[in-house]
Amino acid sequence: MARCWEHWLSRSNPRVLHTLESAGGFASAQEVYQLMQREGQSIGLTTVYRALQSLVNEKIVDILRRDDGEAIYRLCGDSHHHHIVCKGCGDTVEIEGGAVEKWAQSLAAEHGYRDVGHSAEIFGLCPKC
Amino acid sequence: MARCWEHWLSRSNPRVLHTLESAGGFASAQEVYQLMQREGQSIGLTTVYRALQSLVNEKIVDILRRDDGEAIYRLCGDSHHHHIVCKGCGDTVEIEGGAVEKWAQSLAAEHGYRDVGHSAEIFGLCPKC
DNA sequence: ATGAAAATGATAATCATTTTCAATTATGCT
DNA sequence: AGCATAATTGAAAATGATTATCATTTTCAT
Repeated sequence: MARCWEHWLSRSNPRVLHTLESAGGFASAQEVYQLMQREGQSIGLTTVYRALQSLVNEKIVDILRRDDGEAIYRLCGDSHHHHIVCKGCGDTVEIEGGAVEKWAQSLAAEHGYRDVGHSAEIFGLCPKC
Repeated sequence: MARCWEHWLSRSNPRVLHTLESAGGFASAQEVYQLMQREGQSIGLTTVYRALQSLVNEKIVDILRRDDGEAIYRLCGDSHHHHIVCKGCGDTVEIEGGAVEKWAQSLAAEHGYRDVGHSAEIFGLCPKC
């Protein structure tokens, strides 16, 4: 299988991507940077940010936000899902969001929006709380 | 990132809440602060942050994140609706979210969650951008 | 009126992210 | 190879939102 990203802007992208993969496909820029440091790789924080940004532009990774606003990068291809979060104990259930995807797509199209993404979370009290 | 704020009630809450309302029920802390300044109200940025945080704790407003990670506060009102936000110019379209309400309700019930709420936003590029 | 407790806000600290820019490295051309 | 030039890198500084500190002011019960 030939990969279609042969001509990346940065030579560091493969290294950053590999680290993101080995982190479980889900990490912040700072975390990727620290992982690479610990592995003894020589790279600057700036370059990590740039590599992740270009991977986002290439649509190879998604960018999301933690609750505190820190950006986390996720390998595309990981199944897109949402969460039910308990207001009491913080417990989280992962759920599929097929319905929401369609909802977001159709409404965005209806209003002429392109390049669409969305966020959706459910909050409530879990059975235990 | 530790957070020390606990919940307390503030006399500024009503003023901040009113400003958030007049902003269309959707604004960042910095925006609320600037609005109040322009209106000639005397208030500190710190107090705006604290007031918004306590309103969140009181479940009077929701907290969401812009694409750039900035926190935006939304009135949890009876007129529950969602938004399509343009990543380019920040323009916002209000939409009804009937489908999402049902999605949230049924999924939460399925997992035994009670007292359910949700957040959902759509991001994209508007026709002009 | 008095004092304790709550609230305020200026200021400084924090932290992720971006910008700057000089130095290094790759690439292409003759 | 040798040289020019563009691309890449990363340390350091800048930026900007948010949070912590703390001295001061306000509220309120007595």
